[in-house]
Amino acid sequence: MTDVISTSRDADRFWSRIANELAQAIGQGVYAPGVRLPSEHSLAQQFGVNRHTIRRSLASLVQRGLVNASQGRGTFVASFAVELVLGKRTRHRHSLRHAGLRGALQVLKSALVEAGSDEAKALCVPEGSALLYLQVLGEGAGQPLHVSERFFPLPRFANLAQEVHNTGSISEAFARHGVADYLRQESRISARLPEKDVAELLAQSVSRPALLVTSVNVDTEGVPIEFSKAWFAGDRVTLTVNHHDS
Amino acid sequence: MTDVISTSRDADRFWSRIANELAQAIGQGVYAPGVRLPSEHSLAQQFGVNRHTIRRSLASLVQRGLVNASQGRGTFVASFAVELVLGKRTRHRHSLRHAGLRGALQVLKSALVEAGSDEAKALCVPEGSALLYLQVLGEGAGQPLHVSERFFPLPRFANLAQEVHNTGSISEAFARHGVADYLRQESRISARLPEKDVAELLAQSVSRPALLVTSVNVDTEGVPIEFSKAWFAGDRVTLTVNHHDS
DNA sequence: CGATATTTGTCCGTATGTATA
DNA sequence: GTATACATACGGACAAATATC
Repeated sequence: MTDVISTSRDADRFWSRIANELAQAIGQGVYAPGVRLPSEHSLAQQFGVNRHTIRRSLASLVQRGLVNASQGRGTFVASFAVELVLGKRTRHRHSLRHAGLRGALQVLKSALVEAGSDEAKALCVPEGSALLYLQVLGEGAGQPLHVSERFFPLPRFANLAQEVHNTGSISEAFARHGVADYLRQESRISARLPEKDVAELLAQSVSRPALLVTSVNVDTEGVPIEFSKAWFAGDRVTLTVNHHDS
Repeated sequence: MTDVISTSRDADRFWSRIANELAQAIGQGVYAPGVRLPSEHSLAQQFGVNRHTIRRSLASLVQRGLVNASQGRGTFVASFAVELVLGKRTRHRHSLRHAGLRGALQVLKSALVEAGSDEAKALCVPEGSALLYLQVLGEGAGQPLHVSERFFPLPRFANLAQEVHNTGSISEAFARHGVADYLRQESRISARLPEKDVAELLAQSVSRPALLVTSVNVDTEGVPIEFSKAWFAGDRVTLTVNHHDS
């Protein structure tokens, strides 16, 4: 007898079936964003399978970005999406305001470094030149949106770190250094999976894509004033490139 | 005695160590692109661990896009990276030529469709208007680089599909429809994990990031002539946005 | 074509380590 | 310190897809 094997053909594998069932439950809000899922042990009992089978299902959900697992704490449901504008005059604040959000920049690290080949080329300075290095976290809607490494030529922007810290804004800090206006020269965009450290700062899984944007800002004279490598949380951010510009 | 636990602190976990070792071997060409890795059983013996530990390592490599596993056949090493320019005047051919590559467009599907809300808004036509729909695959270096869905307003570009097919170029097809020049208005870029069908067309894993670029092209009069959603293979493509433009 | 071996995929069971509450 | 929960690793068994003879 060609018996009914499964009501729908989504039976597939146990772990896959369970993953889909959990994903659906999450989608329907049975498990809301931020909520802890039942423990692996408990899920294993619920579904009547081995704990490893549940682990396989959860691994799939982590990979799909639906949940984040944290050793010793539990497995939690994830979230969101924000649109940022990338143009000649990109300002973090303005982008966010445009998206109806408030946000600020936070200086995570500040240091004096020597220019490597990439930085030197971008900023048009000799290799080994002294640069100001900032690691900056950008937030919006209470969530990290991007984390960036920024390099500034040094005699000129010696006190920038403090200003960024005080004002929570790069453009404002520039303004206080006499740079009232500046332009973005070029942006290189790629989709990458973030390293663990970046992923943690972005509060996203290492298996979720991020946008890596490297860019150079120049002052109105065309002199490079900043080279940056910024990681954007792919799940929460869409970049919009304005070609005719504003 | 505080004995030496490991020569370097990269010991981490076995599976991670093994994964990195294999990744390095792949990077050094010990295992060249396309080559089959030793079987899990064999690797387990080589590294003196359980097969499941090797499987965990290989899962990591698959996830990182370094290898592809195929049931019954084996696990094979993967490949590449190309840079494409995104500007006011984006032309697939020119981008590739810039990257030192030759490539052509291939029309996968062609159909008449009604404008959905997105397409209608982008092309400034009423919803339900007749549009030409093309699914196009872009290749370079013998590999798929992007796959796109493109919508064209219809009375105007009735014969475009044939022209694209003949010339292997959108811009050339436009030219033959009397559009000698056109501009890109805006591009929205996000990092996404591709669906299975897109991933297959791009010949990449569903767990590897892709760049989704939606954009509108307008003719010199500012009339929208094309709305497109293009998926770029994240592992092989970097987009460069030229803000001052050429 | 069929039979068999190989190779990856799934699942169960157990034990131990490690981070957190 | 204790309990909980996730992480790693080992072991075995069988299924499914493929390759080979």
